[in-house]
Amino acid sequence: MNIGEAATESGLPAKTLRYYEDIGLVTPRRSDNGYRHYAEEDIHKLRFLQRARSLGFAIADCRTLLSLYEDTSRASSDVKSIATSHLDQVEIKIQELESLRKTLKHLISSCKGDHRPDCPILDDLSRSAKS
Amino acid sequence: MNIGEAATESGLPAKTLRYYEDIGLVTPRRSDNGYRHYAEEDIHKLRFLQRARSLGFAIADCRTLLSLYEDTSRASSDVKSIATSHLDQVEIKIQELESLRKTLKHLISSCKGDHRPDCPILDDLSRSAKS
DNA sequence: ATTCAACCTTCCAGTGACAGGAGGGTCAAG
DNA sequence: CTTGACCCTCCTGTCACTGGAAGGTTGAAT
Repeated sequence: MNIGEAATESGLPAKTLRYYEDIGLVTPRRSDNGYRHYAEEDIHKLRFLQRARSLGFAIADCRTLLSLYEDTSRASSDVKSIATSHLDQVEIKIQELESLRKTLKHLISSCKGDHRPDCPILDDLSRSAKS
Repeated sequence: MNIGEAATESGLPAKTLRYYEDIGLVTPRRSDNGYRHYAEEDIHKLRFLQRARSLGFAIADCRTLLSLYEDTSRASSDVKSIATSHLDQVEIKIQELESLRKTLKHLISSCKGDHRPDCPILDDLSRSAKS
């Protein structure tokens, strides 16, 4: 299977497949003409990566997850700890963004948004950093 | 005021101040010895930027906000629309992350996390992308 | 006078995870 | 034999910095 079909099958852009080869994640064989040849196992890995990436795992995590996946004697606790750590990061990010949302909402609701120059948003940006 | 003190005053690293000069955000005068000399107005701008960046505004937005701030005949609606658009992005990101959190929590809770290899997390990564 | 630390300077490389594009080779159909 | 759809490598750009090398300046202590 050439890169184009592999891209379609995995749901990843061809550029990304080349990148994954560059960093040693999925290294397909080459045909005589130099084209990448993706075997079923490669497609499987690519789908695994597509799913893991869509869950927000970093490439480094994906690499570990993939090797754990291929290691049939792994401990599920190893996988769980990576996922838990990732979940922690996601929850921290959610907290930060919700705090941000609150501040932005407050600022926006206090701004009339008309043609006049008075703007509590700019006032905040200008003043609050001083204190 | 040299770059070090300006960094302390603004709450930004000196490296960032040099970067902001590179991209034309805040361009201090130079002393005879070639050192950057930050005037009070520059410090004010840097604080403005520090605050805007901490609210998650992109540099491009910060540039616009800064010019609006300096334009005393601006319309507050211009500022409000930037902030509203940013809030929209923040809320979209929160939605995405919450959906992610739900999926991760579900996967994690279904994984025993022991020494055995059975792992619903890996099963999901391996299978769900196929469908 | 010298030395030393603490500043400051410029410039180059790296981050993460790709995306865009130039310039060129390969293949199958008409 | 040409056309168009593929494929290849290599280089640059993204975003907002961060780290580091190599070297100049300053002010104070020795």
